[in-house]
Amino acid sequence: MTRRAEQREETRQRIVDAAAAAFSELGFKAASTRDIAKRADTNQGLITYHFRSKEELWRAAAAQIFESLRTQLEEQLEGLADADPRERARESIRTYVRYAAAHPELFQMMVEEAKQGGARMEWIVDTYLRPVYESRFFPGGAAFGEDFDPKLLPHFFYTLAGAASVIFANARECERLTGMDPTADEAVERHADFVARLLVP
Amino acid sequence: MTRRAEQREETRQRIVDAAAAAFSELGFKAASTRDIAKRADTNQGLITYHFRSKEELWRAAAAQIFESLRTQLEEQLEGLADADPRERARESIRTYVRYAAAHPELFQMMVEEAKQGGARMEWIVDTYLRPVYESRFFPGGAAFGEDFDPKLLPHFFYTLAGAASVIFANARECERLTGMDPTADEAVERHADFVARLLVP
DNA sequence: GTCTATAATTAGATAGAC
DNA sequence: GTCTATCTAATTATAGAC
Repeated sequence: MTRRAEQREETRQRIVDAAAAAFSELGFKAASTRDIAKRADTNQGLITYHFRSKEELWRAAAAQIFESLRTQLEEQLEGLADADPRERARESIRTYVRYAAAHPELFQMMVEEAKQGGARMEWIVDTYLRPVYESRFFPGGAAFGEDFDPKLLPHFFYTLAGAASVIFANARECERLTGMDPTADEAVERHADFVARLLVP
Repeated sequence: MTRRAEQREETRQRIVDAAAAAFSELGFKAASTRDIAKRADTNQGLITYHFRSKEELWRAAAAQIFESLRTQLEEQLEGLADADPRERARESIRTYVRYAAAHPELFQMMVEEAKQGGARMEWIVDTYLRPVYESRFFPGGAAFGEDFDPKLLPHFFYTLAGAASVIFANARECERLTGMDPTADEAVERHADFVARLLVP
């Protein structure tokens, strides 16, 4: 790769990182390309050069966020050769909680787009969420055994998502409300264990 | 109350309702006073007349949303003369889930403000959230008995909030992802029972 | 009280210099 | 590739007619 091409990718990546932070924190409309450029330490013109529109920049940012989840889930599968399916489900949940703690942007962006509905939400669901929901990454029924009512699958999915994520997505609120910083290492582990034992008793 | 004063309150209320919907759906910045006026079937000038600024309108909207939670919780307490504390905790959770289904705005607004931090989030926490967190409305330790580790209280609180709310806050996403509409009556009851049994086994 | 008109800012997208 | 300048549209807040 030439020096110029390197520089290109480096700058592009800085912009995507800034955009992911801004979009998940403020939402699509409230986040401005000027602010994103500032966070990325460049100017607004460069954004339109690398991405043609705010919409396309958003897709690049969302893609980066959701790809990091996919990577995480794939790594997790390799490490899980455990015998007991219930203990495997618990460990799977713990890993997901740790991920939610390290990347609250995913949940924040999902809530942001889900409450508004529309094309961006549908794109995320069809492109990234459904593959996760329908794959063995999601420890759905496995945690409950064979007599698990399939009607409960959506409830289990969203209960897990909410239980794992909200305390980290709302970390500053949690700290002010309870005096406890949920992003501290011990707190993350405590939450991971709490949720895992709750969902797979 | 004079006719004019009635009209005043009626209009004011229409604006607050529209604002609550817009702010929880779009967030403070992305929601525009023009759009809110349109939803309330009036004009932007009237908003500045009844409320001095967008900020003050937001506070009125947030107050309405959180007051409805307080009302709900107080009504709930009266109906709960149950003997078994664990069954009382379960019923308390079921009621909260039904509330979250009927009023997803509360959770949506809380996530919106929590992720940004700042004065609005702190105002909500200090004014509305802390009283709930520290009162007997929140079935914290009661559900677990006397040997419940107080360190787990924040984890229980946010696990409950997330488990109860996310499926409804993200209802449109849920419907597209799973094919199931979580706002249907049977789905709400199923979720209420699922979460109640999970958190208080 | 209600509404229209407008001033001052800020937004996304574009054009062109370097 | 990067950056500055600018166009058009939309924003909040204000002033004033009725």
